[in-house]
Amino acid sequence: MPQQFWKPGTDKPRILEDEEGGVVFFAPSLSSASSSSSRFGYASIGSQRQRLPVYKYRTAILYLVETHATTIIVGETGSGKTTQIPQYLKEAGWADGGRVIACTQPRRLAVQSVASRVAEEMDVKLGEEVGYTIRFEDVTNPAATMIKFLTDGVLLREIMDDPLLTKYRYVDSFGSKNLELIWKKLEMVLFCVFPGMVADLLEHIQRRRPELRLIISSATIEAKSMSDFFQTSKKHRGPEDHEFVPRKVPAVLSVEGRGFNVQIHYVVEPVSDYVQATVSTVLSIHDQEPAGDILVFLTGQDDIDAAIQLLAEEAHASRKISSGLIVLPLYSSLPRAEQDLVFSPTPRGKRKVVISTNIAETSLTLEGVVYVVDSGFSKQQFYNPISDIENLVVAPISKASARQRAGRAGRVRPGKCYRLYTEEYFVNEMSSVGIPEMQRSKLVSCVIQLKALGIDNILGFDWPASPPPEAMIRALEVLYSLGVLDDDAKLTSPVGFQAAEIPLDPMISKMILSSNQLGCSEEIITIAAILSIQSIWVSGKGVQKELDEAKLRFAAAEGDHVTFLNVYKGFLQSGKSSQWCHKNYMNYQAMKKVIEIREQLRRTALRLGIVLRSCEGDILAVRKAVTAGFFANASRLEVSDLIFLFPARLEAFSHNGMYKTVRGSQEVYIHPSSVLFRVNPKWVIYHSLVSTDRQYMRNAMTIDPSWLTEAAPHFFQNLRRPDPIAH
DNA sequence: GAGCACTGC
Repeated sequence: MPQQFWKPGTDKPRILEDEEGGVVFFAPSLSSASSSSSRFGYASIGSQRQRLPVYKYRTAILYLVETHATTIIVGETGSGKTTQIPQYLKEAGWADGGRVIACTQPRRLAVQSVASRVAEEMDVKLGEEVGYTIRFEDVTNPAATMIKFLTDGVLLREIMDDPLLTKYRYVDSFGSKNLELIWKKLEMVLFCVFPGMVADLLEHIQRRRPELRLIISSATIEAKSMSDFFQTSKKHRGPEDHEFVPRKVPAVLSVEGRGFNVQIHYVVEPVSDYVQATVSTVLSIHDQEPAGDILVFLTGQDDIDAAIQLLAEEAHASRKISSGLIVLPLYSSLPRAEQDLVFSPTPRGKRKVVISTNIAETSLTLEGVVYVVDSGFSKQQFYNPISDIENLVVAPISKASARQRAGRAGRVRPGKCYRLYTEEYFVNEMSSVGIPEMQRSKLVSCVIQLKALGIDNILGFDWPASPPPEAMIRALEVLYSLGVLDDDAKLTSPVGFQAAEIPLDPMISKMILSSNQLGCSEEIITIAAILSIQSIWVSGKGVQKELDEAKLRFAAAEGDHVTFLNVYKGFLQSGKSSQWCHKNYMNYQAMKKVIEIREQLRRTALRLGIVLRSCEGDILAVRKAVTAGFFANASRLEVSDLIFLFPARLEAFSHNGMYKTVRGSQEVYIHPSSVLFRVNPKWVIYHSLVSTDRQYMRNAMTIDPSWLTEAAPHFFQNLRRPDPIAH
């Protein structure tokens, strides 16, 4: 029914004048438009740098940083701020005498590429004056590095080791100011769990070290609320400090980006089926618009596959339209080789259509996109602290997100964005920034880290977005039951401090710590590494039967955890072979990651004084260690009363696979991907619950119920009393 | 017999 959808080109396109000034698609002069160095083939790096939009603000930025504790720089991508500002600061002397300019980026890849770009511009060897630190990789020289790029997570770990970041502290010969600078991407500050914490923590650090300068790089819309946050948190600090201390009120500076105009088109009527609407829109762009690739935002693999199939059908029906379309899916679980296809240049006379999840919104950039089709939805995680279940659901995106998607059309030349929702909806109904991740997530890891940072009054902590109290209580309860927190909600020694050192979920940390006494630490860190990645198997669609058979070759009667040990052993015996993985329907990339994480855990374990020891096949020890971390996730098979009426038929008819959790008496089932599916042992513990039509336990292991009270006597003793959370 | 938005230590 193409008519029921708005057709691009049939209505006069408009450029949105946004009330919040959110869309700042700036049309620059040609000379500043190109980022390709070939365009400036004869220009020196210096003159290239001067052509970047941020260059005109150089003096202003340096002035503001000099005079303000916090500077917020607002600007679209492409202004050059990421690579240039650290250099300006360095040129102005902020890195003199051993001081360090630290610059965080949300992703590992961004850290690496920005660092090498800056090293190149400064004509220095990466790892000397300019370096970077990401998980598994430290390319810095403490004696020489002046500009250091790092991920939020690494900075968080550094703050944990050194709450006032004193290791960056510079005491110059005059004994005056110690300066350094942390550069933080604000969009991550507001939307992510850990980065949100990082911003708060930096604010805390600033209170005690007013000389520390903070520059926050922000997308337009969040700047004001962030500025308010820094301002109000500092209001209660008493009398103003004396004159050479920087001003507390943050400075805000806008820098235009280098994107092109993007015309925004809205549908006239709301669409009922965005997959169908996507397909109609793509076909009509292809039919009516000049060359240029199309980027479509849908929610997940299912949508994407459905759209591709529908597109193939409709394109087939009208042969004229279909010629020249190259349709490609893009999502993170897609095998690497298929992902790379989206980056290959579009052949002349063809048009590439990339149908993507949110991965293309921020994580990776496609060149050549001129048209964006925005469904208005994405998958978002929600956490229910009452049931303790994390759920991935399709939800409407925010205005901030819609702008980010639209901006993807204006990277190479003026583009168009087709929004599959009405303008009225965008203006009046779409929320401006969405629910902060802090309010949609489990808080156990977050709480243990705050505790480790010495912030004990968590309920009174000055969050930019307070998490729900139920989630907070649930997190404190879990940590208490693990023995990580004591009666005063302080980290216990040594268990609490050790668990905080391990960069994984506290239940996994506890499992690792317990393996020390049980003599199976080698096996347990293998299990921990595998549990902390998505899946070691290849995606099952189309090869389900083969995948199941492959799994059977490794399956252990004790369940998935022990099965993982068999898989890992096989992988090592194959010489970590990619062919072996292929043959066994395992994801080679995932296995390589397991090896990496395992190595890191080994090092962490050694640092914590854990003796690395194999139990040499004593699987009982392994199961007890797993239980020591995951006792709270125990569940018991519900056996029907029929068992007493028809004892002879016990095996076949006594149950329907339903379990009840010990913790909250919730109905749960073993996930079909588990090796224990249909086996249904009487007692299991699981790693996590996923919720679809039913509650499924993912990664289950058989236990003896007596281990539960052995592992956590207090926890199970308390359960006999009415549980306030269970209702 | 089901289904996995996306980061990060």
